[in-house]
Amino acid sequence: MGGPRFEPVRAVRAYERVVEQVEEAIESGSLSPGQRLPSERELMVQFSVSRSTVREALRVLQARGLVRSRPGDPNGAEVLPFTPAALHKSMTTLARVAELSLAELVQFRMVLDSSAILLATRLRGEEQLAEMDAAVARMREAVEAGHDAFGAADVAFHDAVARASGNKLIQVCTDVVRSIVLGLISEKIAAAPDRVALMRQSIRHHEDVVAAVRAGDGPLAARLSRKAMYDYYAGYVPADERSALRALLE
Amino acid sequence: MGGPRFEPVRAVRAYERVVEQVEEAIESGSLSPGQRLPSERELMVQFSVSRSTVREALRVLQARGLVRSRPGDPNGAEVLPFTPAALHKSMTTLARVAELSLAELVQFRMVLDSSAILLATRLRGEEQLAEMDAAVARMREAVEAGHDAFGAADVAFHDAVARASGNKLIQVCTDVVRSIVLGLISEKIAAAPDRVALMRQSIRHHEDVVAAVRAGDGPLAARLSRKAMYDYYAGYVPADERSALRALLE
DNA sequence: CTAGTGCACTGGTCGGACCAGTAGGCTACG
DNA sequence: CGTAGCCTACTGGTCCGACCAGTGCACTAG
Repeated sequence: MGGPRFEPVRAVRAYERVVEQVEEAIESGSLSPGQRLPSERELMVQFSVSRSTVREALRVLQARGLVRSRPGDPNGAEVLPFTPAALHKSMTTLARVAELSLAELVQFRMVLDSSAILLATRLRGEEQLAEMDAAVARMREAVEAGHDAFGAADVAFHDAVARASGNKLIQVCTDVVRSIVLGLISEKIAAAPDRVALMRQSIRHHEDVVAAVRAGDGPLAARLSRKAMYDYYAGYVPADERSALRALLE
Repeated sequence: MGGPRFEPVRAVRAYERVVEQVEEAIESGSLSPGQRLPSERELMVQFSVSRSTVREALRVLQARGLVRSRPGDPNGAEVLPFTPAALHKSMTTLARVAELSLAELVQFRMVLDSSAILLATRLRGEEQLAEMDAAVARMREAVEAGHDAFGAADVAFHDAVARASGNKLIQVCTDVVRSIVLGLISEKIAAAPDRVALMRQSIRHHEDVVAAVRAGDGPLAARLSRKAMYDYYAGYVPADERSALRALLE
């Protein structure tokens, strides 16, 4: 051991301490979503820093998705309910900077989605099953209604599954990664010449998954969901990267 | 359809446009990690905004982990290589604000880690296997050396597996969630009365996993890894939440 | 009682100022 | 000639004061 280990005194900037205090108040629950922060001029008195410092702190908090400020609002900044927006932003950055391939993203979805299905099978209640049925029904109707409606119904299905998994982290990550994937290829999906056939195939797959969930066969449902996602997305993944996806199909 | 659909003109703040431009330059690669941004005073000329605006933009970019500025640096802010720091931050916030339970976090790790093992089994090369062996060897040595060394070796093992999966997203998420979990319970682990027994059991489990990977049995390796994580962490999860973890054990 | 106006606030932006810190050139000393 | 140390010209961090365009509310005039 030997004497006390001194830490390098990191010069902590004023705005960081403001951020920390407000963050702490929000995360500990002393400030709930919907409540208002004092105005910037009030905050600069309370923290005894200048308005520039307060504003820089608010910018950081805003970038983290914790508060939002609106010009002209007679109240101060609003404390926001948690949204995965910040998570989404940093994952999108990751996708661009780390050059995540579409294959990696789809593979990740296959993993999360099939796990969610597996968990949902164990916890399934009538309500969740009904939601999945309803989403599949809307997918059927949407084959004619156009691609947007179909996509929305599909999202609703997977969202219902993710919620039914009982794991909020799976739910959020599923949501974030899905929207990144769709942001990359939604226009290609809409323009696919065989999109009607793909939609019908996708509906059958979803029906099979729901049937397996209803029957209580989790591993089967998980396998079917991976297959469904592979069949739906593999066409947009470069051929030489598809083997990584097939690795998850057994 | 009808006429052109007008979008509400969202009042875009000046600092946001600065953020967008710099972000674009970084993500598109025109600015590489290690390069320097112009100084704040130079930026305020180039963007023709005030220094406050430039600084607020830099705060946002810094919060997103894209740049870092240091007082006194004769150069401007430094463009950083991507780190999951921002992802980590927003996921930690998620964990606190959305009240993620330890069970959910561990469950997520079980899902990701076992999937990584499954993928690593398909792609395994001698180099990856050697890394895993080395990590297990270090775990063996660390039983005496204390908990810190053991934890580090354990992290190295799972990191090697995640890298071997060939999926950077799995790698990053594994890393982030693991550090959140450890942040929650690392002191409890260090204080566990039966920690030596737990370490020895964990080593056996890891050896079994590596053996299964070497044998090419991905599903077995995945199942073993879920079991290993369950046995290691279940003791810290409230009893009434453990069933959610057992759902992944078959 | 209501419609309209004005006021007192808000956040967004600007400009200027000072400070402590850094790096690199310059000077003076060995 | 080489080097140690100072000096200066920058940097980012912070503060101050000011102005603007919005917003909501109270008050007023009809």
